Amino acid sequence: MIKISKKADYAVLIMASLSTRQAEHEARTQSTTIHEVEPTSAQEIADDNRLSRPLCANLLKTLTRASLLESVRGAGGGYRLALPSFDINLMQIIEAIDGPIRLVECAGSDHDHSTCSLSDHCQSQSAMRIVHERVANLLVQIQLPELSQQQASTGPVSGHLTTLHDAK
Amino acid sequence: MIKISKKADYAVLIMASLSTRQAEHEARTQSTTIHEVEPTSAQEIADDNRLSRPLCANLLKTLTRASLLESVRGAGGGYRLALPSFDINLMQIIEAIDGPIRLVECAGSDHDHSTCSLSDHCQSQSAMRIVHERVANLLVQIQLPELSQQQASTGPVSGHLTTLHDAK
DNA sequence: TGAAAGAGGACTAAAATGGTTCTACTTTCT
DNA sequence: AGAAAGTAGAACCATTTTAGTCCTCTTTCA
Repeated sequence: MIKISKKADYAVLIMASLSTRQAEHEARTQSTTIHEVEPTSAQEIADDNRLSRPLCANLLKTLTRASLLESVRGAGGGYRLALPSFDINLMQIIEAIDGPIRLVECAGSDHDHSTCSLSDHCQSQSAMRIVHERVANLLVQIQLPELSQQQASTGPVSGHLTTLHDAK
Repeated sequence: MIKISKKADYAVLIMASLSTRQAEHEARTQSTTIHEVEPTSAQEIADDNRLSRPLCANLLKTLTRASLLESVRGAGGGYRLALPSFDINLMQIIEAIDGPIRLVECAGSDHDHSTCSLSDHCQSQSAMRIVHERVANLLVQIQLPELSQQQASTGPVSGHLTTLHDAK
């Protein structure tokens, strides 16, 4: 099965909702300095996305450790984006939650060949690596604004990549 | 984690090795009629790909049920490709083994909205569906010859594929 | 008829996933 | 200073998936 984990999916929701808040802040204050955005508490974010507080808090912590969010501790604290939303892409979010993506065992660039029983025999390895790179490339190209509500004002998501929609 | 299952990975190996055999047959006999290719037994295929026989047999059965392979029963029997290798793509192989790919819960076209607790609230849904389609599109474009040894003689992997054989 | 080979399931151990809980530790407000 | 609000971090557990095996039956060829 090729799929994105639920946690990563939730994380995308969270990031998207924070992106929206940031955009609102910008519209209100005419300022693009992200560090001035008032932080949103874990509870609020959980409510926004219909997630349980503990689960949401866990994801927020992970995203913070990955430097995608920054946190403000103490009363009145919370989270905000650590980067402009255009500098955050789907790949980063997924990797923050689930670790580096590896479409197949052998595709990792830091792969130790001795652990692969097929080693030199594995013909598909190079081909699969290309597949891996193409998927990775695709994920990097999808930035946060595309994933949030803002997409409505930013234009259609499906850009020039997908020329043919015959997939399935 | 976004990844392809080991079984699907093995299946690709198997399909690739059978594709190679078919290509060899064509070179030998100057015939492109795939149904004339002598079948390869599960044991042989397992050896070719360094897989255990039972596991390999299981995958072969699944691939046959998905109409990607055809089988010849009885003594001297085995498997061969059911289609020209250009008509088989990565998507088909993965779906044969793991079932329809669903990057996220909500992305399925046959999705019942009532089961989704987020329902109308889920903002990322449409965006995620686009992601899903892009990945699917990418997988469909990768055909069997690209995944087998033949790529060496057929040219670079990232070549002309978009123009020929619009899968399905 | 018997050996070779596929068909079809049932079954199991191990790992990943999804999620909770508990105990710190920090900051702010009063 | 002390309570409240909030993040940090890790341990923990149930369920599902994955990966792989095994057994029995049917078909075909010699």
